[in-house]
Amino acid sequence: MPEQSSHPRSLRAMDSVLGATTELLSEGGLPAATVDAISARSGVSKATIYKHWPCRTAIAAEAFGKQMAAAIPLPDKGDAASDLAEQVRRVSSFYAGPQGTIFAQLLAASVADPAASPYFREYFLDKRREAVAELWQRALDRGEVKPEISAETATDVLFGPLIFRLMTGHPPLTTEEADKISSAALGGLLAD
Amino acid sequence: MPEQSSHPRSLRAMDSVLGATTELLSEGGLPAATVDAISARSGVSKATIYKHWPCRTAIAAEAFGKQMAAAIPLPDKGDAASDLAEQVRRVSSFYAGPQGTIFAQLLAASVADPAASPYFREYFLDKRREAVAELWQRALDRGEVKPEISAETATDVLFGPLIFRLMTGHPPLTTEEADKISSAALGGLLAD
Amino acid sequence: MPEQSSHPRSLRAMDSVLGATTELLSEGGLPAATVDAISARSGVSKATIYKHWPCRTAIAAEAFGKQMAAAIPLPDKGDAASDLAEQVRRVSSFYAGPQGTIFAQLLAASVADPAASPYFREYFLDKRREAVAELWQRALDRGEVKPEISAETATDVLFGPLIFRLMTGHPPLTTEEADKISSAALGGLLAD
Amino acid sequence: MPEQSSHPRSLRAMDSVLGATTELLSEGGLPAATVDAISARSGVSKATIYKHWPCRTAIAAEAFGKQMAAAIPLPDKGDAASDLAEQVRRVSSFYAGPQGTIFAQLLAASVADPAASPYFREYFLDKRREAVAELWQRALDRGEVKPEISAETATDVLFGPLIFRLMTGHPPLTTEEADKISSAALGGLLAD
DNA sequence: ACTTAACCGAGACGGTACGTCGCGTCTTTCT
DNA sequence: AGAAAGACGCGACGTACCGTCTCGGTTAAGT
Repeated sequence: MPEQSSHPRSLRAMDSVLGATTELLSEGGLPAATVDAISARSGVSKATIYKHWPCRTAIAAEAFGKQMAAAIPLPDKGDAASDLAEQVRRVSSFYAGPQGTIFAQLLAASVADPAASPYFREYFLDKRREAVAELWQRALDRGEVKPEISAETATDVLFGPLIFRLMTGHPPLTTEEADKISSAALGGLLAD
Repeated sequence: MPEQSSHPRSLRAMDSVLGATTELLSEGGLPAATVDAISARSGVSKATIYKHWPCRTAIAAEAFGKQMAAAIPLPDKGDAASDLAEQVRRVSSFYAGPQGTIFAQLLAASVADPAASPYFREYFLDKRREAVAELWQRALDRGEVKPEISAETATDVLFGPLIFRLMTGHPPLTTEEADKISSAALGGLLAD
Repeated sequence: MPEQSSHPRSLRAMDSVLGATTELLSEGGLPAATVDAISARSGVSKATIYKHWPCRTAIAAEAFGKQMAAAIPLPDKGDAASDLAEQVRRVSSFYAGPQGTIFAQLLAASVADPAASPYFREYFLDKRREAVAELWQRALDRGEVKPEISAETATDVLFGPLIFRLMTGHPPLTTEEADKISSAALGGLLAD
Repeated sequence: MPEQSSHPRSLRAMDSVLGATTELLSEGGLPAATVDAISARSGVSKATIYKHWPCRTAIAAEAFGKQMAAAIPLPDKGDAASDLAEQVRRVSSFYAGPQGTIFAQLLAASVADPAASPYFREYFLDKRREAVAELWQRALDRGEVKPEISAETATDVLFGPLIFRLMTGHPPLTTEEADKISSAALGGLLAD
């Protein structure tokens, strides 16, 4: 019994890849997560890696996305409007922190490399849009937000400004700035 | 004196570089604008190119930025609030059009390649922030917008959502979507 | 009892491997006879294949060697000297034909891959050396060839020139050339 | 003046490649002369290497061929027949020595990789055929060899047997064996 | 007939080398 | 002098095939 072999071999290999990628990302950001480096550190061969992901960005998206999902649980307790605010606050503090840079690099890379887009969407965007859609519906039902605005639009308005600041990096996105931006954005969504 | 040499030789060479880059960008987006291709098409050697720009993204930013500046003149006629709205409308229709993709690629590249950030800022961000700041101040003076929001924040809130949609590409940023997003964002900025 | 199982399963599998290899060799030469291709076409798994042969060259040597043995029966009728000449003629026409290329590839591969040498020897060289040795001895007994030359040496002198031409490919080994070479080589062996 | 720059840069790089290849060949034969290893040892990048040679076999052929040419000067002194014999003797002792293995590997590789054939011919075959052709003509003029045999055929008959023994490796090609083979082959060429 | 152990097909895996691409630097040659 | 031309080092890419392995299902024997 050389290793705990509850998983079939391939699953262990893929876990190893994601673990190595997470390490490399935290050490040197996306540029450090080359396929060669991931292969060397994980002990998984490049050929095997390419059987499971189309490009390195996809690997990084999956590895980092799982981290982020764990770091930002969806708020589920309070009333709709404050859940929304709380969610924005959590995400913005994530962006403003050290992980924000990696997120920006990933988003950038998924633009440059369209093969990675589905991965980026799967691990960063879709769940968040769904979650916001649910909160938005609840808020709508209670008349707390403007009914002419769709959940899609609301998501863009809430997170877009933060991401814009993050990507351009100037002025830097601090926690305080993130708060100001979030409140302003929220202001356009709440019912009068 | 075979050519009008009001500019020294190098200036004409740099124009040639920017022209070639513009062509390449329109033909194949940022991936087509490799330094080798730019050099070959412009007839300017790579060494000379690298004397003026730190990396290829910087060239593309300058070439494309000048185009964009020409394509989106700053509105200066109406009252402040509608100038603001008009500006957002112009930018969003630029983003939603075929040039939007190239803009997204450029923004992405300037994240991946920090040496290009100053160029991207210079040709895309700073002027826009300045213009918005001026419009914002005028609107403030007339009490048309919320005074607790800074011009910086306003800029983020107005353009961030569009850029977010553009970068993630899902759902696609159409002209109609851009309008909905813009109105929602503007809604949070106007005075009650 | 769906198939005649006089052979155990593995023997039928090995026949299937050799058949598939023969097909692949004739379709694309040695480069086409990859282990994966052989496995796929024969329906025999790679693991099973590697239980019976040390490397792919060995498989190809066996498959092609059996073909060649069938294509070139040993002459056994005439007098010794003309049997020798006839044997050389048969071999050289085989070399000069389409199969010659594959033979050359196999010889080349068995140099590059020493594990295959015994197979190549078994299926191509040993029997031929034995046959020539017998013919040589008969010729010797009748005083038709130079007695100071061993059968080994005679074999080298008779077949070496053809193989040399075949391997280097320049000038190409045509049937006419093969005849000239064979006669010249034979000339050095016959008794004065 | 950092290095002796009598050559342009590329020539120095190519010399460096050939030198590194020669070392690697002598250390581990052709299998050791991978392009990566050549690149690492020579300090010349793979991209540059591939601008000058189509494949690794071509590099090895050139590197080893120059060595061999230096190791086997063409005899030019005695009468034609003994020059021929002397040439065969020199080549056969080269084949029988440690370098013979590498020669065999190279010939094998140039069969497997047709892109290398021209290089192999240029560095090993053409010059030798030319030299033998000259010796053969001289011998012909003096009536020392059979006039119905062409120089091409003579070359095949003289060197083919040695190469055949070398490639098959069984029985091994020793110096004594080489002598026996050479004499037998020569016997068929000399005039009665 | 029913188990049970050997065996096999299928194919994923680690490994090695491949040949290619684009960047940014550097040298050579020409104007 | 300064620029065009383009070769070069570098580092990463994605691919191919090798020979080994793990897994699950079938076969052919032993009970």
